[in-house]
Amino acid sequence: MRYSSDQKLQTRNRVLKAAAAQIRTHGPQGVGVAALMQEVGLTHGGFYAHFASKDALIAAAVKTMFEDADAQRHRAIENRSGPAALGAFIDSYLTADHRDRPDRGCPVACLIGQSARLPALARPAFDTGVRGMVRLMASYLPETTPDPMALASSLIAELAGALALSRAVEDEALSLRLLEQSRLALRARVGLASPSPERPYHDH
Amino acid sequence: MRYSSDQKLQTRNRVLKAAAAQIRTHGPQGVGVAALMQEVGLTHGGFYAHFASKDALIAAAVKTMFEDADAQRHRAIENRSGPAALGAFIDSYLTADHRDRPDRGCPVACLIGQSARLPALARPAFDTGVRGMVRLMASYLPETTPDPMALASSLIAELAGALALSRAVEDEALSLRLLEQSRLALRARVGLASPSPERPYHDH
DNA sequence: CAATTTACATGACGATCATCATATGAAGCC
DNA sequence: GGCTTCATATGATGATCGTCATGTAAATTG
Repeated sequence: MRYSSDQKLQTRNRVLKAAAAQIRTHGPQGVGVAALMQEVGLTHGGFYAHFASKDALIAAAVKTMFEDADAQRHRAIENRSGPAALGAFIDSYLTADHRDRPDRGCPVACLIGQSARLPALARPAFDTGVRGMVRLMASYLPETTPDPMALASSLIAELAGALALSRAVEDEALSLRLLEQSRLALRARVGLASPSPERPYHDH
Repeated sequence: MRYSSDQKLQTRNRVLKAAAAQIRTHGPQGVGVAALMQEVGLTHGGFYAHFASKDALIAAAVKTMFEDADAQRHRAIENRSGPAALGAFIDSYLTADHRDRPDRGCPVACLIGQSARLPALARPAFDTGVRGMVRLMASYLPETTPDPMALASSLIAELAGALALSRAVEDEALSLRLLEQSRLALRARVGLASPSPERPYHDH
């Protein structure tokens, strides 16, 4: 059949969106072309009209993940500035809600530990995304910070590490403790003494 | 043929050792029974004489990983005590050497981000391992620390997060920066102001 | 209205995988 | 010295996977 002019692009975007979700929950190896297409309501045959290979899909999906994450970060920060913005971001990041919804969560926390599994095509997109996140956090650090990029990358290691670790452990109490204690530690590290109540990472 | 009395146990241990290495480099999904047995010099057939299933193997392998890691941690700490012990551990952990040899490295850093991929059988072993690592680090914190377990779990999130992240990025300069800046930040967080030179994680 | 285009479907390929049934063959036991 | 035992080998099973060749049908174009 013939379709509306931008039908193909829309389908491609739906596949991309579904892939970005599935990769974050099941890992790059965990997504199958057939299952992915079925989720979009299609069959596996048309896939290669949109992507050259599964690896190319993953590379494109990683890129869209980081674009979405960037938008989410700005929504969490709202119109705050300085350390207050950082605090809002930290509080929204280290929550049980974010932990339980990796499919729309931070790609850094999801793809950490997929080092060897990420296809070579997707690596540059990941690097770019990490760099962008470091820059964003550095820009909100107190102006007195001697080396903002240095502190920012250390903060991101703990942020993503704590979230990924809270997902990996089975015991709910241990998981919550990991989240909460890194949240408090991170707030203190950026100069925010008193904790504020948790806010969900996603607001939709 | 008939074999020496403990032949089967020795073979089982060799399979376990090889599995522990392969799981850390390629993830639980990345190891195949046939390839694993071939590495030990056997064929795939005998596998089920040693393990009930691949999942059972992974569970057992995770357990041995943490046992090895515990021994390595004590070797890195040597006979130091207090924050000096922590500093030695941090310095040995966040090195390019440790980054490049996940097969004999910290299981927490390797299995972070495998949350959904780890078979249910292996989850308890992982939790136990994480708890053990938290306890160990807490025991070396300065006595003035108000909540040693809280700080320890925050430190481990950054330790494992920084190492995993340094493995996931492609750019060597970015990777080294992530390691070094978390190393300095962690040393400062446990009260060690001046950095000491890196020491390799493995000493064999 | 007929021809062409094209997004997607059907179906098949070879490869890889976990698992298991069965064979092998040598060492210990009688 | 033949019989039994048992650690490992051979080979097959069905399932799943990425990839691609080919078919189909409808909307645009003339």
